Amino acid sequence: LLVKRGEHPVKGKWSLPGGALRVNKESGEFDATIEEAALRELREETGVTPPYLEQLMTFGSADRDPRDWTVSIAYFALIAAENIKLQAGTDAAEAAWFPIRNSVVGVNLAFDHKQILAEAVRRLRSKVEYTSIAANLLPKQFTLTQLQRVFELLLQQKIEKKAFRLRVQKAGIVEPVLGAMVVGLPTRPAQLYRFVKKKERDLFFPRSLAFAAKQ
Amino acid sequence: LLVKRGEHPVKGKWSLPGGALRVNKESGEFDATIEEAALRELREETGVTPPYLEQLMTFGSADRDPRDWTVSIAYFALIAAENIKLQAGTDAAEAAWFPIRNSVVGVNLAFDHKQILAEAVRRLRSKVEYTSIAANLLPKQFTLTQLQRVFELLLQQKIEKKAFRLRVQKAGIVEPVLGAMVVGLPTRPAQLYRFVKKKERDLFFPRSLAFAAKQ
DNA sequence: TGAATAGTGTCTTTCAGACAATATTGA
DNA sequence: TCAATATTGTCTGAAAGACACTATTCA
Repeated sequence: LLVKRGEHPVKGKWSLPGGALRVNKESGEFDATIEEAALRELREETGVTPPYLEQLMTFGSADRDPRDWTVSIAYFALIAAENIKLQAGTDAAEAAWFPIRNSVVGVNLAFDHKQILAEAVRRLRSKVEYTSIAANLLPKQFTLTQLQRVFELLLQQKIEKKAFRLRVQKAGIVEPVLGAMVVGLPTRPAQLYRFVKKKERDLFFPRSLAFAAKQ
Repeated sequence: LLVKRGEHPVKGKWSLPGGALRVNKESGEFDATIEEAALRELREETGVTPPYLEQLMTFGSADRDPRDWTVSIAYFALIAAENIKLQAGTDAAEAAWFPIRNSVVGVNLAFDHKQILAEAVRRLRSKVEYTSIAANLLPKQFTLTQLQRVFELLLQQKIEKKAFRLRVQKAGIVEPVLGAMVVGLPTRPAQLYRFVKKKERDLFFPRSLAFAAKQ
């Protein structure tokens, strides 16, 4: 989700949504934390309020902005495809969604935002495997095939169906929604599942060294 | 590795080493990047130059410092026990090493540094398992038993010897140093190993979903 | 019935867990 | 020889890989 910059430098270029911290109590919008500031900027510029937000990394150097030494605290957010509608009436006229292919977006980005995006993609790819982060990219209820498609998209490889299903179910991160099936298609109806809320750490990793110890 | 604060607020309390970015070209010490600044502060306050430095997380809010809205970009460094001597002649008179037990150090820390430390320990524990980060806590050459001790310390659990050795060797992250053995002890001599430099990502995880695909 | 997708059975291979056996050294 | 630690052997069980099979729906 990119916004078109209305100001120099790099006016007219697409960039990641963002802006300055509001640390002044007198101003109308005051940020209590950096995370609040990230949510506020995203909302102001795109109208989007994401269900998932995670601090990514901080970028700071003398030369990433031609004007001055700058520090950017990057966050990354996830949202299900069904909820990506940009709201009118905000700055959203200048915001648009772009597909990512090979960690890269099809337009040139301002400043070092290409690297920031690449880092976000890397983080997402790595976390999908050992957390239930994929939950934020799917509707509340989904089929195991849909879940597998998300994994395959993010991991960029085919996964064997039986192994995937066994593992996801054994990990206990999903549960079937009783009686909820996908119908109306000329195929066998698919069972709908939902994610089970759990502590992040006991997901997946059935046989990695750290979790091999006796319970 | 903590330093004793010489200034108010919280004067006399121990805190993580750190300081302000130097973004002014005119001043003597100029930081080109935040990482350089982190190394400079560590060197100035403790005399230590670590072989490993990784950005941890950025902490920023209105209330973490009583004086003002502050942002701290936290890094964590690792260094082998054999190299932990603090150099005299620096500010190191006010620096000292403290043991960590259960993610916590035995003294009260300034500001929110206790949380920062806890986050660093969490990061280290999580990375030890799927990267060769432990290399930075051992001498250049080490025995597999020494390596296992590091893993057990960090993961806080016993690991079965045979499984550990098989896995470490199969992952290809270590190689024996030909002819190098630990001698002089009244035990069978132990083979010395060194770490193999590799891309981070193809370590460990022999059978996790992401890496299960055909090569 | 056929096409399409959902879901299962089952055999093989790999690796962790457990535990024991063997190997090598200095005192 | 004994104590101590290094290293390997081997059996078992669990999970992944591969692949084929069955199940259910609509047209």
